[in-house]
Amino acid sequence: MLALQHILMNVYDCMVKEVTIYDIARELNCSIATVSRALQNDPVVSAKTKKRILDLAEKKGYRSNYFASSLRKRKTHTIGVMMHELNSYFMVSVLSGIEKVLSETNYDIIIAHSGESGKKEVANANNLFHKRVDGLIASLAYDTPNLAHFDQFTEKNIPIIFFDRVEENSTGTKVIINNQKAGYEATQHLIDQGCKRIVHMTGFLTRNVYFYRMEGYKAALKDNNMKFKESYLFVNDLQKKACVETAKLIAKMKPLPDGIFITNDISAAIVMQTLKELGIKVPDDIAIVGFNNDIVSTIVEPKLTTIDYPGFNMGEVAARNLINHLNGNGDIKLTSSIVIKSELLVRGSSLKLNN
Amino acid sequence: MLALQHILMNVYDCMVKEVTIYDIARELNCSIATVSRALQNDPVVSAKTKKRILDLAEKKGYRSNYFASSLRKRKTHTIGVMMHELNSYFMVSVLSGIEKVLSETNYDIIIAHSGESGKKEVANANNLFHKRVDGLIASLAYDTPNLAHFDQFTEKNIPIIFFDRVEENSTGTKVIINNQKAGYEATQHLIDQGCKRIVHMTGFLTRNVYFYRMEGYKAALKDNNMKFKESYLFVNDLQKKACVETAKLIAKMKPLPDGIFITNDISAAIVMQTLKELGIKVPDDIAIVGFNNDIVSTIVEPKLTTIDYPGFNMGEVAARNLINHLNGNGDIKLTSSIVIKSELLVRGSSLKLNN
DNA sequence: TAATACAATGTAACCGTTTACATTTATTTT
DNA sequence: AAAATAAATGTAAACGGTTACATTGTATTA
Repeated sequence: MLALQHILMNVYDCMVKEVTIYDIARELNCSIATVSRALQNDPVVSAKTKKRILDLAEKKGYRSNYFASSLRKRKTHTIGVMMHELNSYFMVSVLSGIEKVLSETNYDIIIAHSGESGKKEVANANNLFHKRVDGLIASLAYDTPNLAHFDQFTEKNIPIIFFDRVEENSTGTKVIINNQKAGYEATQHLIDQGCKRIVHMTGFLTRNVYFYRMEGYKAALKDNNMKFKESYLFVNDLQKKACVETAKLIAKMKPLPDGIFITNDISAAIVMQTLKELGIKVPDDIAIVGFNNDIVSTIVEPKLTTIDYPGFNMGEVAARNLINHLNGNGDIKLTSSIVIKSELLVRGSSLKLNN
Repeated sequence: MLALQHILMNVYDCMVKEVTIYDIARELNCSIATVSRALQNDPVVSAKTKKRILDLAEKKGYRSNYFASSLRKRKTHTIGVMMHELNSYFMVSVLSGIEKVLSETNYDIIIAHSGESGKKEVANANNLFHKRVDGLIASLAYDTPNLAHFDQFTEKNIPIIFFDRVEENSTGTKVIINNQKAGYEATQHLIDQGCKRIVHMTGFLTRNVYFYRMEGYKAALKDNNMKFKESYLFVNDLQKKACVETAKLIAKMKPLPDGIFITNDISAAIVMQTLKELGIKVPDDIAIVGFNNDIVSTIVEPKLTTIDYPGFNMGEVAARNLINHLNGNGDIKLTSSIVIKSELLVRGSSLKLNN
């Protein structure tokens, strides 16, 4: 019986048991404090001792226990990233930018994605709070009604940076583009191409991005002495079904619109495809401008005119600001919003003149 | 001075200090053990006491300390999900399936994405190991050379389920489709449409999915007494640049191929677009079959014939199996691979006959 | 050489749970 | 009513680090 137990102990030892600083301290006849300090590269430990400890730790396959450390330090060195969607070129670019900065600074990252569901976003926020992230980078879901789920973070002084989909009256820093300007330019471009009846299809206006793009659309109309018509505004969830339905509605309008500004490339591609199936020529009958410079914008025929804005940079900027704040360099609270530049990319879908 | 300190303490108390089970125990004149048990809904605690504790915990805004709990229990109740890419409809579907199951079972989830970089995948694996996930669901990056970074998990008996991009000789359970069969069907379909010179464009053959799809392609050729030609095989990274280049090469081939089987819809869309720009008609000159049933497959003109396979189900199955294993129901080690069904969706890009 | 400063290491409390085991209290049995 | 049993609660030792403070050893200065 004793023999069996002994064998089991040995198996346990080599298979499951983690090496701790106690093991190293015992083997080296020093205190756990010295081991802990050596592993943190504390300059107070002599080079000789440090080497002995590091070598043995390496040899024994020591790994710091994240929980013990976080429990004691009350810091996790982890950033939570909340994304409203992952299935787009822009969002993945943002993520890459964030990842670049965080990996440079040795911060870990937890990605949470809401799939555009406000309910899920709340659950994710709670989970990240529970996991005690040191900071948060977030983009709001489509139907997030309020920011109450972020209050717990601000109460505990955990910094938050919002990007792209933000809330105007939030306390956190915001990294955004000038949506109003982008909407203006998109619309002005259509007007420059000779469009007289420009329809606007966009997402629910409670989200800043859609609201301001529409404001830009309206402003451009106004500056060109064109009247904004409610019947030219189509607000929906931008999903495939709604896009197809809206395209069918547009195709039936009399007189037929001659330009559409759609705030999402994938949606624009679907609308274009549907219109083409209905015998409408793009851009000759109707010119189209999208938004995002997604991969699809160059795959469809004709290629989509769109608004390009650098997701990678937005991610970088957001992460960099957060880390600076956490390191005590530069205070987030002083920076309300950072505007990243965007630009119109003219392609075939809107070129009536040069055709 | 004392007064100031007092004020500070109060501010500290209400703003930063977490409520612990000690606080609750003290206020209720019971032991922390009882509080801990009540919070875990341990049936050994009387209903009356439990209610008092739960009510006060609620009132004081108590939140369990994840680290203390994980440190003590040596369990995190968290699953790591490693994705080779997020920017595709299929991958996000898988993720949704996983999320559905894990949220039902109250497991948390950490998403890590490698962006097709094997190096990043290794870093992610190490990080998830460090974060001590209870289990792993993983799809391999494009250039992952070996599975050494997963050894640490198996050594510690942390279960792994691979999906889609798997390694044949790995110990973990695999959730896959029959890539050979899918490749066979895609090719057979082109042959049925009268194609005589079928080109195959695919990813590097070290990855199982591409290898077996090619095997299916070869098998279908063979069964139809057609000879496999090396010059008809194009292996690349499937990124935009390579797709455009390959399309140009194909357009110059003499005789011109009359069918292409491409193992990725986005790549297929790019190839199709490029061919069309070069004056080649799809499907009349060249028929095209893609893979994945991505959103783009219905946006392009003509719509892409493709292989559809249910990402959501794959995610569900992978997660369900992992959780069952963790709960001691059903042993992963007995299940080597689970094959999810896939099917050919015929659309315009390959229809030579019915045109 | 004694006094002082500084470098290196050690001691022990702490972070907030969980849980085996011990103890008290309430209920049932004889 | 005492003894036996069951239910509820308590005690204290983990889990594995971090760090303020104490102590020891070594080099510098007067």
